[in-house]
Amino acid sequence: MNKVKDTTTETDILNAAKRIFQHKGMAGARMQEIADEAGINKALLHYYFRSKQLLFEAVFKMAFSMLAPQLNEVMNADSSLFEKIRKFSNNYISFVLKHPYLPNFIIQELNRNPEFVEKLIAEDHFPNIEKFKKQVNDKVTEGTIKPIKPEQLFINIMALNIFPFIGAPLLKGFINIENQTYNQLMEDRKTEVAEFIINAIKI
Amino acid sequence: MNKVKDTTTETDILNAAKRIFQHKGMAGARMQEIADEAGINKALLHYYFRSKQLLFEAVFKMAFSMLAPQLNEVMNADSSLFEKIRKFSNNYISFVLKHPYLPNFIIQELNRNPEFVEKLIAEDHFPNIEKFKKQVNDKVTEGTIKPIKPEQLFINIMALNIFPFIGAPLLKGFINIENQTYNQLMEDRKTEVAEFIINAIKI
DNA sequence: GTCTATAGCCAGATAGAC
DNA sequence: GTCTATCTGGCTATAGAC
Repeated sequence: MNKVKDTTTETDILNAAKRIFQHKGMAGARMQEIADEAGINKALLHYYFRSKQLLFEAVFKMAFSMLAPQLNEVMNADSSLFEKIRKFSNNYISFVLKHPYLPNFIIQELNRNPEFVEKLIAEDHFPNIEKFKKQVNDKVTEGTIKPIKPEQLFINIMALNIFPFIGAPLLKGFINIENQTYNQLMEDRKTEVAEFIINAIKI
Repeated sequence: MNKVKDTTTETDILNAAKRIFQHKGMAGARMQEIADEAGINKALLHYYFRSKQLLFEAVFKMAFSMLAPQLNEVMNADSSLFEKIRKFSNNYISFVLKHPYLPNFIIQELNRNPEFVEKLIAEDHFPNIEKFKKQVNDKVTEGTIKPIKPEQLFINIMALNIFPFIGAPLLKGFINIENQTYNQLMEDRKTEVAEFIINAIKI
């Protein structure tokens, strides 16, 4: 019972900042807007986080730490290669349907500040895909799947799962459909993406 | 011989603005930086384009018009479905290897200003994928490829070709490789992406 | 911890000379 | 068309009262 209030304002700020930063990016976001969203004033933002830069970094780390462990868990599980692909696609798409702006935010800010990647790699739970790579190489050697570099397969899995959300506005334009129909396509992808990948590599 | 000089300054500005906007985005770019890059001063930027917003829109349209026609040509060609997939992947990746920041720029700004999509659709050479959709549906009906919605196949093609460039910083971190090695992977994808897709759908 | 008020800077835009 | 100088507004950050 010793932390009923405590850091509730800090949490409010972080959540508000997350919403604003995800929509506008670091450069486009305004401290005033974040303050309004959090129901406080600008001065308090600086009281808690000192500067826009530091607030941004806190938000970015929080966002990244929501996504990275999932990847890590699935990739390092003991399950078979096909199960991993199925599980990752299903988990990831389900998660992103609830947080549609997260992937774009992360990718975007990593493109603007490539040095962030170094910092992330140094962190504890940064995803490691060695186990996955070994599994793919083993199956190729066995002749159980078609020859493919593990790196390429990994890129393909990420691309098929992540891009439909990042590229949503463009894709909706090309396909010429509304939000609801598009969401249904994403819903379907929870299972279809994995089957597409598995069809591509199975003998 | 009647336009030796003419609009050369305008072109210089557009090219400079393209470089800066692509790296920093609309919100992060500075008119001063664009002026420096173009070798002129701020006032001249406003003389030619009136405002940052108008300059940005000019750059955006230019960027989009470099990519869209390619998509259109390939998708509406008379070639077979598999040929289309091969040709698009090869063309697109070759092109983007020369302009690595273009896709990210477009996707990013469309996410920030979704209303841009409406404007683009109204333009002359906005890509149309009806022919592609019909081709896919026909082949599914014939039983020549596995059942798949044309929209899903289209999304997959786009994802596998575009995402590796947009997500490059993140992917490099995950895979733990340097730029040169990554570029080699992209080089290989010129042919491998299409084969991956074709393997996924062929009977 | 939370607020109001304001300092101080920087960026977009314009005026006006050449 | 191109420049220098300047206006004006908006934004981050801080001072200081409560």
